[in-house]
Amino acid sequence: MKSIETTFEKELKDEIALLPIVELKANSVVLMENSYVKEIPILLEGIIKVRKTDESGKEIILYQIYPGESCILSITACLNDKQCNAEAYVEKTSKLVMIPANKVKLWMEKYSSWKQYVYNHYYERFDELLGLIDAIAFKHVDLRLLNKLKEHQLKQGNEIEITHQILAKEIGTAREVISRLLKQLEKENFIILERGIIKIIRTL
Amino acid sequence: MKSIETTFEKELKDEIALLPIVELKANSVVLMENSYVKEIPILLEGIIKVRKTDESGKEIILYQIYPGESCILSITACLNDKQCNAEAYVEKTSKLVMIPANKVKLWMEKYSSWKQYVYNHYYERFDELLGLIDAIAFKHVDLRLLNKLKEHQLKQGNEIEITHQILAKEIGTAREVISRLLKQLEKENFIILERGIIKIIRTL
DNA sequence: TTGACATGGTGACGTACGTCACGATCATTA
DNA sequence: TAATGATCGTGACGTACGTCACCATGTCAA
Repeated sequence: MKSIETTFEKELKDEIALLPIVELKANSVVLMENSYVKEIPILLEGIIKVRKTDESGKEIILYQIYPGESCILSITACLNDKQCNAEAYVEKTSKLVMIPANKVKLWMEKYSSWKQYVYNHYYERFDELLGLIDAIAFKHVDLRLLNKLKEHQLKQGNEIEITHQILAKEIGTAREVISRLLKQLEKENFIILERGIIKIIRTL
Repeated sequence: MKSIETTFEKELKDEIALLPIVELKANSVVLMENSYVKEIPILLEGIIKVRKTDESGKEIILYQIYPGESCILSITACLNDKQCNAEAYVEKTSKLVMIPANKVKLWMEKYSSWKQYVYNHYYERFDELLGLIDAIAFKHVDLRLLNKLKEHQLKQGNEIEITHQILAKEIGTAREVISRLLKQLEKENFIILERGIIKIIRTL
């Protein structure tokens, strides 16, 4: 998706410029499950992850929000005056603009660029969720790990900074499983493992 | 969700009344994966299922569309001029109104009841998809089968007309697995199995 | 320096469930 | 009436992967 600068028309950017910028520390919860939504975040810096947690504490990452993007689940809850059905938290310290819920509705009428922004989010997130369903329904964990590694490679390059634990949660499995599979990939000379770092040395 | 009668304002109902009604036979594909969307269906009678199919032919039902409802994936594709990323087909012979894609966009501005209808679909379908992810990520097949049976019970009563094969596809597993689990439930006196029918005789 | 955590490596074990391979019935059509 | 296809039952088998139980490091704060 595009940056706020190029996406929105001038008057909308002016309105947004008037809104407060919030800085959140790592692991802060942006949006709680089953709560009503009063503000919609647009992410300026950092990463937000949206997760679903099981009663037993197992969790899976539904999708990630990058700078310039917003949280479609919040927007949906807001447009319908309903609760939200997943949890969003910031992975690294992040900066966000918080938009009051009532503006979100207003802007849908007032600014066609906002409307298009929301429509686009619906498309992209649906696509991601369908991809996730496809993955967990049909793909084995080893393949999903490979895809996840490639995904991180696209964003971080060949030296990926991540722990096995976080990878496991992104994929929705146990840490030991990931550790074992990664070790396997290391033996096959695809990657080199270091504490908190995965170096990719051959095309996955 | 509600019926078209009560949901829409008069002028919109009048517009819809002018559109052709199509009757589709069982297993017709309403909407193909990766195709551009020219018409949005509103279902009048019957059932539409939206599915994702694996290369190997395995499939899972994403959600079902009942009378009065529409297909949010079509709408999303349409609002973004993009292809659709799943396949919809009719389960039983069904009647639908087909709305030209350009009207869908127009109506978002013109009729607030239509806008609300679409917003509501987004909320409901997201909720269902998140529920599905939760289920396939965390729940075992036996539990998912129980839930699916309850779901059918709500719609059809205690005598559910369905084959093991279809149940398997709805859940995304193999027929044998479902047959075995159902047999187990029969042994435990929860259900009675007949060809094409599952009778529920005790609270699941 | 010394705990206290966070990270990760690895063996052992159980099991849910996917797959193959049959056969037995029922239903529909030629 | 024979034949063909849909539906269902069931045994056998393999295996991916979740879980438990440790231990070995590295890191950071007190």
